[in-house]
Amino acid sequence: MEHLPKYTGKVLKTALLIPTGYVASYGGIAKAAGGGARAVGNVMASNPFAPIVPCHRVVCSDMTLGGYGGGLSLKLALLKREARGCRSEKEVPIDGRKLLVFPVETVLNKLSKTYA
DNA sequence: GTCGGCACACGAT
DNA sequence: ATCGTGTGCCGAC
Repeated sequence: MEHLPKYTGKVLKTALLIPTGYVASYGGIAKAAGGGARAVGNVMASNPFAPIVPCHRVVCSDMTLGGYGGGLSLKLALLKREARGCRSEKEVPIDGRKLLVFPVETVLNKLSKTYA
C-alpha cells in the first residue's frame, strides 16, 4: 500500500471504507477519491489487494455488478451474504468528501429486475 | 529518462 | 451509441 501510486492507494482506501451490507458505485468512489470512474475501475481491475479490498462491494452507478475478477457469480453471492436489509442509501464521510453508498438490497433488487 | 499511445470491472451526454 | 474521464503500463525517442 505504501509503495503504491498515490491515486491507487486513495481508491483502495476508499473502497475499504465501504461498510458491510452496502455497495458503492465506481462514480461515487471516483467522486470521493477524485479522478474518473474508469480510473477507479482500472485500479480495481489491477488492484494488488484483490482478496483484501472488498471490490465486490463496488458496482456500476447503473446498479449492475460491473465486473469481478473472481466471477460475477461469486460477487453476487458475497453481496447476498452481506445483505443486512437496509433500504436507504447512506453517505460515508471520506477525507472531507462523502461517499454515497447503496444498500446491497438495492443492487439485488435491480439485478432481479434486470435478470427477469 | 521522458514523451506518447493503448487499455480499463465506468459515467455522462 | 459516442465521447469524456484519470491512471497504469509498454514502446518509441
